[in-house]
Amino acid sequence: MEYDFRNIEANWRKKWAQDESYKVTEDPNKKKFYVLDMFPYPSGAGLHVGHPLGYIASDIYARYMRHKGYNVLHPMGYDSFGLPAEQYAILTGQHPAKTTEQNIARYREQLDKIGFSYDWSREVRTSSPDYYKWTQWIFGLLFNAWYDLETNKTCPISELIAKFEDNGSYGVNAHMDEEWWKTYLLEADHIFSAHFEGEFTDTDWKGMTEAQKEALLMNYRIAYLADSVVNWCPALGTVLANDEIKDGVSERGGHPVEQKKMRQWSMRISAYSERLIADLDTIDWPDNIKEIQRNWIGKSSGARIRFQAEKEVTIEVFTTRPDTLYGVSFLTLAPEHESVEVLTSEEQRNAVMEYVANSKLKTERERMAEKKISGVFTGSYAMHPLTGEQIPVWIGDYVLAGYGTGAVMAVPAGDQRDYDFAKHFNLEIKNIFAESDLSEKAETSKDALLANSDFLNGMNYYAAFDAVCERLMEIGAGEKRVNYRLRDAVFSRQRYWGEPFPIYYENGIPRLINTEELPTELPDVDAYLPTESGEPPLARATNWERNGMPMECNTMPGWAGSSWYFLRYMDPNNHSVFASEERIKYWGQVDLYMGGAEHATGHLLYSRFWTKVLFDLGYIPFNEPFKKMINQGMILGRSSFVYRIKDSNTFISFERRKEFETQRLYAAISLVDNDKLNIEGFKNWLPEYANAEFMLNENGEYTCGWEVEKMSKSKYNVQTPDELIEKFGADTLRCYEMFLGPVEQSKPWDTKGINGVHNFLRRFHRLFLENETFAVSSEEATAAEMRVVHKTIKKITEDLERFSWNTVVSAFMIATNELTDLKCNKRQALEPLVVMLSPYAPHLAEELWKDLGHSTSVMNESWPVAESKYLEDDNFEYPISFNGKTRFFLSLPVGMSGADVEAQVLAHESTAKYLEGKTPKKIIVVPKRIVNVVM
RNA sequence: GCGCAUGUGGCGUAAUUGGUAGCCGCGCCAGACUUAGGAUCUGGUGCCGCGAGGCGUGGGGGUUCGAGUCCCUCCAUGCGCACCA
Repeated sequence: MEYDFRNIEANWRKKWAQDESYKVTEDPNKKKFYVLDMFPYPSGAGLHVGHPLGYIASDIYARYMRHKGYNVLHPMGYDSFGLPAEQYAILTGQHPAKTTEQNIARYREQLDKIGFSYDWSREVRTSSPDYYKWTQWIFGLLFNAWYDLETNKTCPISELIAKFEDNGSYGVNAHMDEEWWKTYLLEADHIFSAHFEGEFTDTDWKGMTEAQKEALLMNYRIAYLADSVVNWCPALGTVLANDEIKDGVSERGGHPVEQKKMRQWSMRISAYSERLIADLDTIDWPDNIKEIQRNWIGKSSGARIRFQAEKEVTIEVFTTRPDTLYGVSFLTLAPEHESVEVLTSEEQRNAVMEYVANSKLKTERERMAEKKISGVFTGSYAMHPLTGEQIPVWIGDYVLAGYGTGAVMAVPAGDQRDYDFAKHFNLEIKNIFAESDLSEKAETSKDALLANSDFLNGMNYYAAFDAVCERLMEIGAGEKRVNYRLRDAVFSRQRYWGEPFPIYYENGIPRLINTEELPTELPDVDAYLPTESGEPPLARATNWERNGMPMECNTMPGWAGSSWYFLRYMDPNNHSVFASEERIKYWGQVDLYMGGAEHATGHLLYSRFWTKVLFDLGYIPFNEPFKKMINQGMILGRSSFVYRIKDSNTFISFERRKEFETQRLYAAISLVDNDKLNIEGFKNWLPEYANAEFMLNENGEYTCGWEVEKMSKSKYNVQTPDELIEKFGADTLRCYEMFLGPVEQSKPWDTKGINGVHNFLRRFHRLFLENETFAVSSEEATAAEMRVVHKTIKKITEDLERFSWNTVVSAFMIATNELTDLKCNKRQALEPLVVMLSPYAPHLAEELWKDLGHSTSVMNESWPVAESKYLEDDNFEYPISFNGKTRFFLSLPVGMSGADVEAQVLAHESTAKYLEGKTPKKIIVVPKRIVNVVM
């Protein structure tokens, strides 16, 4: 009976489902292992062959760990809130829940066919009210929390209120905007004096109204509502977080993004910057992801320095090079800087106003694209804190309002941008370096020695840094300071298909809905668009209120639900807590997380952030979610092209395309085999090609051109797993995807090689056959056969331990080839191979295991152990090299001493020939490796 | 511009610590079987050379008895950040 994969796979799929073979339960007597895939957004297009690459790899590892005796948690679910379903709803009026439901059904069908060992009883969907109830609950935790810089921990807001009651803001060291009172006035009747600088007493606090207290607390909450400058995307009708923007346009759809001041919910992730960087050292993630996160968080150490300007204005700057302080020749403010208005002199007023207005008009992207140097003098001066010199204050849009203090001290000698600015406006360039030529460019080396810098003369950056900071501290003009690029994350989206906030407004004060009343379910609306007045879609709901008080109309962003889903899998049906304490304790961190690198600055950062919050508040016993992560590469498509002669319906073969002026058009890859076009199929493909004519190559064929690019519907290059499973089976697909190369690597999809892998499974199957029927021998396997088996056990085990999925397939092939050559059909030799094959080809392995007479599933068998007695060999075939070049081989006993090996080599007849009459200078003998004769 | 990663046959790749470069598969060539095959089986296949042999892991240099692997430098490709002071 030939390898009948269709029947085999269908039968086992059914049996696994019936028996709930992959259900796992917590078992304190067994060691746990948690293998997780990044759950997918269920799009309408379904899965293509690229999606399952990581799923297959993690499934193999999960099955392997199960064979090793671990209790393996390997769940799957859906990140089911999202834009496409909403956009489809806008077009068709169909409720996104329905579209989502259909897409999930399709995904499930496709996933099931591949033979994954998911415990589907633990499925989660972020859009299900049972799930988002707990997303809302976590939002509540964040709302009711603040960040204590004393203990470096997230703490309940009640503790902060107690501190205020007790001693006002004195002794409170919280992460917040340090100058919150400047931008966030406490409503109408200001209770503090004009000189208020952020500190208040318990009497002040007690004297505040409810609204004032709440407004003040907003500056401390981790989830907070504030007027902030956000990235507004008019085309999508919503705000976007920084990580949702690539190259100045929206990641989804590529629409322009503008800066807009809006009252929005935000997450105080910036409080966690240092921990998010430091804890990277405690997790086993790919270096490039860690590096991306480090860059994104953007830590830089420097100093804050204050310059006293005219009109009682103090300009504070942030610099990473305080050592160059003596080289300051001007200050530059961002156009949005708060002091621009007051510092502008009468003579300069028009010029400044024009410049500031112009900057405002430009989008971020335009500012970026514009390489032109621009700026304007304010007409004011500030005093150098050490020299007392008067320094001109300029405005320039190369200074960003959102970073540091929005003001810089310009040192043309030590910074290229300042240098360019100075050259352009003919400002002074003070040379503060002993040996640097500043005629062409600035000196940016930290090793350059300082000059013309008073007490810093002769020092380099490292020495001068501390010296100057110390001096600034003494005179109160500045101090050391660490700055981060990471901004707080906007958490509001003006969309329908997302989690509603558990928030209503009582006289404008945001109030949290009690846990007992959750979930706050999405209301029905008549359309999924913003209202006429520009309010989010939820504003359309007729009874979107609580006891007559209005509900929050924004919804949460896509990353809310995915920031904690790995915890819900542990206890998905719990109605009283997000996951029980015992279960969280049992399953702990994700041991292996598999997914794409594209989430480096989004999901992977946000889930780390939420994990730290939950850890600080005592809900989970670990502060990093994913212990080890592997990023699978992208599988690219290989698009095919036909060449239509301009203004005709005639297509010319690839080889001859240059004879005419042609237009390159996509041809569906299903119509192309080995770059040859199926002409009849092509004519029937699209109506416009029905009457197409063809100019063929010399072999009478039509050759297509090709290119490797991302798989996409519009490129007609999408390869779905379904058709390959139909043709070759899921086991072949699984093995083939692994065989393609290292999982981390991106590679073009190439269907050609799949035959070879399919063949391997057939040949493996054939080992168990005699005259087309199942037949294995009970005889003892020979030494040679056992050697093959144990060599393979060793190789495969080692490869899986180091996550080298591709080389395992190779090792299976070698074993199959060798056992075929040996005509081995011994049970003793074949059984361990079936066990080892089962993670890769679970259906075939189950079938063979059953045929071998077992009544239990192969997946519970323990992993075979390589026994060294089968691997040892008496002799080693030494490569004998002369000056590093291998010349011949010599088989010598393994235990032979180096001196004896040397003697044997010298005595060998071929040695004289390769010595060419010379005397060996030295002979290197590496036991069981190599002999090298040095001449 | 800064940071990170990757460069090995016609192609995908292999070579845990420096120790026989090219395993396994695709493709290609030859043969067998077959009415036929995009089936199956057998053999061959880095490049140059009839051969002996020489040359070969992006280029150049170095360390070493020995380098795909370590160091320096340059180049190419991909990814991330990008006026971040």
